[in-house]
Amino acid sequence: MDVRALETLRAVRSQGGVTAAAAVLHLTPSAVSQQLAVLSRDAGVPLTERVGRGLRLTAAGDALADAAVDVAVALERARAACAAFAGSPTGTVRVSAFQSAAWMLLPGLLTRVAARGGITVECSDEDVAQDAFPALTDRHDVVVAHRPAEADPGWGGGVRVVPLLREPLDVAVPAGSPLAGRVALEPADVAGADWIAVREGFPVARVLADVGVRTGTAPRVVQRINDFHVVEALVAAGHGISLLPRYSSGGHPGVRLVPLAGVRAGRQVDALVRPDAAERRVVAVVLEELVALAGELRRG
Amino acid sequence: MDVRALETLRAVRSQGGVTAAAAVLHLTPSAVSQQLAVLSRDAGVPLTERVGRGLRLTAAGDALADAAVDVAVALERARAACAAFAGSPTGTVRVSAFQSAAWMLLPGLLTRVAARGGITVECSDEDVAQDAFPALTDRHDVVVAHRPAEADPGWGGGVRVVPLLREPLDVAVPAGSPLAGRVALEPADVAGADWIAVREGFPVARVLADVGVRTGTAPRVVQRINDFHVVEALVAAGHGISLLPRYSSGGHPGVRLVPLAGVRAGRQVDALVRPDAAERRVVAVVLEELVALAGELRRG
DNA sequence: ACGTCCATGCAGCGACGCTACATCGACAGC
DNA sequence: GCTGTCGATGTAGCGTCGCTGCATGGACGT
Repeated sequence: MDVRALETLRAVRSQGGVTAAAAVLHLTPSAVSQQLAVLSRDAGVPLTERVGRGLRLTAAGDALADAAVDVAVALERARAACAAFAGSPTGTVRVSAFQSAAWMLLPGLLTRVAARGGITVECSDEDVAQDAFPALTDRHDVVVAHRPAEADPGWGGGVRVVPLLREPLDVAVPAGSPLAGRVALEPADVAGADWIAVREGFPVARVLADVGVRTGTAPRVVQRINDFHVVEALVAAGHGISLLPRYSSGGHPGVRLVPLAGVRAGRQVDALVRPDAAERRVVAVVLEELVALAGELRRG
Repeated sequence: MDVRALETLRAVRSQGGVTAAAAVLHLTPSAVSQQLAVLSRDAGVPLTERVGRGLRLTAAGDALADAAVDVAVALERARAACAAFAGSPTGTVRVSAFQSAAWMLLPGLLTRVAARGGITVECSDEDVAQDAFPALTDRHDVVVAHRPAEADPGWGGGVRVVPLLREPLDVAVPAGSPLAGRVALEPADVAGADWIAVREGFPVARVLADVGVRTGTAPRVVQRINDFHVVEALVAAGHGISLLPRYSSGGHPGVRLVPLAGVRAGRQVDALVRPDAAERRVVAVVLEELVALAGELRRG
């Protein structure tokens, strides 16, 4: 029973297919398929079953994939066991963040980590639909993800979750607008407005819908834009108003952020790590710095 | 970091050398040496150091070997995870026992296990010095071992211990001897006798020495024989008396077993299993039967 | 019905790990 | 002292295992 094959099985589950798993493992689909065949042969039970043109894990496959995580964790602990004798943690950590978190956190993270020395952080920005965040942990050691702060089931898929900060969502209005001078806005104030929202399925989309429920009228979404800097430019130009996170936006001079009263609107920013990656000392160090940095932002 | 290399490291520790480890792993010493070299290269620290013409593990190597056990356990759990879907436990279990336990337990164990069906038990009898019992778990799944019941440090070396039974040690005397009629013997009764003991370093050797301490005179050992059936023959022929376990000896018509009063003399019979082997369902089943059988013997 | 996508079989090649043998150092015996 | 033995470690050569590349077959959408 090969550990590489177990890792492959785990990847097939989290990526949802042979081809996708092959991509994150830097292999061809054929190799993945062969590994699965060998694995299920010496497991004695079929681990996958065809469904449509793809496949999914059987109950046995699912159980084995769960066990595979424990194997990976044990192996990583083994590495850590002698890394402890090798001196201070060193290596490279791959960090991914969605755009606004990248803007807010990555510069500070890089300077903080650089101060410790010996650790390389490879950053990248990936913004995906909410369901897809856990699967990113196959490509990155730390994935900064976000979700609605209220009434959210959280992250599935066996990832370790480290909360970073809860960020209120404010209403972004043009600086010249009559709403710009208010200290707070009620849902009724913005009931009939034109909205600029994020694309469907993306984390904060549901928050705007929830606000709509309070006023009784569904918000009229005129644009769907994911990049908050673009949204700010649109708001400043009077093309609509938007819900924007308080800490990671608001740089545009033509935009004012006004708190929304009467509704708890916020997004939760979390760091997601695979359990085995979490065992790596370097990863733990980077996570530590990330948490500390988020704490500073919340207070400052 | 290869799991086979980790397993090899563990074997080198428990066997105390490259050559011995190679033997239990069915490899050449060269292969073992190469695996260690690769392992310590990508661990970044030396895992072994030469001492005399052999070697021993460094602190890092020891830590890594500990971690290797957890890896093996996790892997075995993975196997068990899908074996649960494959139906009732099947396979072969290698059981080793020292001679008297083999005589006492193995026949019953084989019939009990055969009654369940599907499980093959490969028996062998190995009687070694007390220190050497844990290392036997590298060659066998279940090792039935014994040690003095009182004042014994127990088994080292990271094996899982399952107690089977505590067996009193009685004094074996010739049937014609004046001592044969007694219901119990005091240490003073046998102070000046000629003794037939086991070889030095073997588990029950220390018990006889302890009895000597009570009488103030060291027992005079005239023969050292490990096989209890041979001992009985010698006792029956009048060549000396001996301390023999109550349940697993006494078949010889010319020998009487008389309890020893005033001293707690006994041996503890344990089953030793490697933590990873203990995860195998078949092994667990065989152990279960072994424990049940030992319980019957104690009561019956 | 056709094109596309996805998983899977098969041939061929490369790489890795093993065996066999030689070497070197350490201990015991004469 | 030297010699013989044992134990660990390098080196050459070979076998095997797993990967790539390509072809096949089934499933969905147009």
